Amino acid sequence: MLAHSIESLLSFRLGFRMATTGRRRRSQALVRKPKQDRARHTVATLLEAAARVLVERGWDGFNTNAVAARAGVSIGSLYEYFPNKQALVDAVANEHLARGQAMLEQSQADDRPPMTLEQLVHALVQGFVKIHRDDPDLHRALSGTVPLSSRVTARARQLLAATVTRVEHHLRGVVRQPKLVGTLLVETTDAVVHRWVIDHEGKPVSERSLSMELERMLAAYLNSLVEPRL
Amino acid sequence: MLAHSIESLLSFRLGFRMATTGRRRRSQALVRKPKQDRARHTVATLLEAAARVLVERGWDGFNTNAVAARAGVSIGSLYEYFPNKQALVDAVANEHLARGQAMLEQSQADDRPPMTLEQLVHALVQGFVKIHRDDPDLHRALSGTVPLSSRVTARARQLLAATVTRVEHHLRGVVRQPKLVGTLLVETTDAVVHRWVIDHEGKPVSERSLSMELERMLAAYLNSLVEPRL
Amino acid sequence: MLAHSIESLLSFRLGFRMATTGRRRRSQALVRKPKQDRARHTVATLLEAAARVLVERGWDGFNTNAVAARAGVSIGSLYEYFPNKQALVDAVANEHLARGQAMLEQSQADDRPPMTLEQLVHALVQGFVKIHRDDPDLHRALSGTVPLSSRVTARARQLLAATVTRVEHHLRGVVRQPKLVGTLLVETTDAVVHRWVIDHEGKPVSERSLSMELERMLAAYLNSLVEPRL
Amino acid sequence: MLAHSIESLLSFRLGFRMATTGRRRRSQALVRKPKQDRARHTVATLLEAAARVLVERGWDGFNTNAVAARAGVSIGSLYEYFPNKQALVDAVANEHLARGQAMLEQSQADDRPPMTLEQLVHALVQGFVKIHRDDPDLHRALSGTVPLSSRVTARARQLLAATVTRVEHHLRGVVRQPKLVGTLLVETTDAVVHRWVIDHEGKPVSERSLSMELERMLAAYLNSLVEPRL
DNA sequence: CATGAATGAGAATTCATTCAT
DNA sequence: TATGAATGAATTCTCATTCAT
Repeated sequence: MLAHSIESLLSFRLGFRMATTGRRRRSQALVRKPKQDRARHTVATLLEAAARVLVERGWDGFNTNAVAARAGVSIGSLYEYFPNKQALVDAVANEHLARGQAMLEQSQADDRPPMTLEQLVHALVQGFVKIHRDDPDLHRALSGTVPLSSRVTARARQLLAATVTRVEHHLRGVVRQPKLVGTLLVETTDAVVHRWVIDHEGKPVSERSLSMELERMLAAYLNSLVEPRL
Repeated sequence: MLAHSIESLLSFRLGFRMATTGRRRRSQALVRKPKQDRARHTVATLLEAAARVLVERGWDGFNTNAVAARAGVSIGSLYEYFPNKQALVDAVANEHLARGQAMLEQSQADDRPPMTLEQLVHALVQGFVKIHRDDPDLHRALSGTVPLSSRVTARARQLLAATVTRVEHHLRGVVRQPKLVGTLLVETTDAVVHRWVIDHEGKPVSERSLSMELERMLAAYLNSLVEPRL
Repeated sequence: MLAHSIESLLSFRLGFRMATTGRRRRSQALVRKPKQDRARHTVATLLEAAARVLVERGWDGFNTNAVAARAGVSIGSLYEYFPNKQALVDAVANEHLARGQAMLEQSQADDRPPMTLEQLVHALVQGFVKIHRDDPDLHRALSGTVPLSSRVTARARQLLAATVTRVEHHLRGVVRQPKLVGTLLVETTDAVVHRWVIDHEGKPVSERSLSMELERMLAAYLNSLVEPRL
Repeated sequence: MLAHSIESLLSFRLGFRMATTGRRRRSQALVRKPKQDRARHTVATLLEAAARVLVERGWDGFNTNAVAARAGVSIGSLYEYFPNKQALVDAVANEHLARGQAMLEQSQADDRPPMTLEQLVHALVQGFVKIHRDDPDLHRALSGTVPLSSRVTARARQLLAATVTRVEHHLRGVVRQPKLVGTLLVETTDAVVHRWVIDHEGKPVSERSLSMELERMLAAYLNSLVEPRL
């Protein structure tokens, strides 16, 4: 209930208050694009440091000075590449999303159009499990109290939507309302997997048996749609 | 994925970084408990103001001065009844949870032991829908970027667990692994309903059709467990 | 009796309730160390301002905003170099102690091992007088109601102890219990000189005659120990 | 050196910044004089509570609300009897001083005019030891960081002065400068005893041997004055 | 006389951001 | 490009004191 709203396809939070930039803002779009190798390296170092600070000290402990210090870079340099704090977290989130997206595209490429429903469900669930297992600490931190900009949440939503489209494609001609069914499938998978991989705390059931049972549930559902009770 | 961890039975976030206590000094034991009517009124006003500030300005804009001002009460009075900012949000969350709990207990009382699986699923889904519709703005705010204390998240988890137990009870003797199945049912329901009621943003499917489809999915799943394919 | 406990060698207070740290948050490690000249200047200015505020407005009027304002520096800069208010006073006290220590070491260097008891006593008393005359207003303020950290009081105690050791060294072979006698000598000197130089208020006797009489007393005591009444 | 200025006859601090009343003041002299027994009891309870709070939580933790709570009296009642916080501490200090004064007067009454110098010194030292042993925790607290009003410090000074006068009386005709000598005797005794009884922390010598040695020192001094070296 | 709710000025501290070097 | 010193608005929280009941 009082859950963080999430869209955990990439379970990025979607439905709430968008991040306000914080104290002062002035958002000069991009501050400077790294052209030299040194600069590119600085940016990478900052992103890595930001991710680690987020994981270790949470959003509360995430401040630009801490990130710069952790990166071994001056605070001035940080602002050379990121116009403000929000841009920094957003960049971290974007990188994480990009990796998720890459995985999705990869597994999409693996799909052979003629799939059984069981295969479809299996691919869906395992795909989400894989995504959630990529740096789960960062995933947890980002899906925690961090306020993300609408750009980022939109992107997360987009990833989910793309997956729905893909599943929908497979279901067309198989079930009556492919969009509705695809949406339910994807949302359920994302949400349940997210809870198990990211928020296992106090969960009485192992992830392994849960994900198998989840596949069973989804398959049973799909089968019930194609083989109406005789 | 990058979702807020949630336990959305009451979808309170559960599995992430707990709120750090923040600034606290050698604080005055327990803070005054209201004895006079005037005091009780002050407390109620503060809680209401806190909830509204949270909804309107989000966690970022939630500061004790704003709450006191909104309540038309001096900042000193706020601290007379809440030892610190955290205690204030926690109290707001607790009230919200208490209402959720009351609803659950109510619907539990309505259960007639001999239920069909469809009836069970219907009760479950509608129960969660009802809970999520109680002050959804506040629900959304609380499940957003607000850091809640472990006391509160534990309570939310407990509500979910109680529901699992109840469902498990109905399933005993009907399915093979009632605990596993009950957990999956409850988690799925909470997560999916939460997303639809709280984070509808950009959802292509109406809540009505989604919740009906959700019931269909859960029922199909349960039926597949009791009537193995012939 | 109802005296501030002091160790007035350097009459730093020693034996009472240590300063409680106060409000501290999850504070930034060690706070920046000045590398540039500008920064070193800022620190010096702050220390000077802190000392003056302490002298003029006492501990009650000593607040970080006042110090920053007095120094003509922003409050942020103050916290750039001192993690909290306590660290600031401690630094002021430390500087004062360091000057006292330097004086002690200086006068120690002047000692010619073969000293008469009168010379020893004279050196002791005049050394303490000298120390107490270095910025007596600051000395008075610091030994007043200011709560000092244990680090500082320990250092003050250490200065006294070092002096005791030195005196003890001169007395070895001369009196029966050099440690006891040295301790009494040093404590008496520190305490009496402190009162006269720092708290002269309402004293009916001039400092000059008092310190001479003090020397006479200590010398008479020592002589009584080496020339037991025949 | 950086000692709390004290006058430890009663070692009340004397030479520093007088207490400022704190935030608001308005000092209506006496607020109300307790006429009924109930009222007298309330006052006594408050004083006792104040002393205990001071001892247990120090000046930092000493606030009027805490005292009232500790006394089981409403904050309003506290202000019925004490116009402000300062008046409360002052009253506590005064009570403590009054007990010290009573002891002094008592021991004064015991004096038999014809006393040897050793007897005089013994009476002096033991008198101060006795006084310092009366509620030493409170004594320590009061002589710590507590800012006392000038009324109180003047009274403490007065007690010392009275003792000086008394000693002076005994010395008249015996030594050349009875006032100077008496002052040195009394100040030394008060200061040294205070340090040993109140601030023993880290003292390498026992109080017993110290006070005996102190007596020896003072006696040697006096003897040197009356029996110039033959 | 007593109660205790309410007040609000004041103080400590943080941290995003700027800008002179 | 990089550095890091400086800034100050903003926020949390305390506690002496008042006053309506």
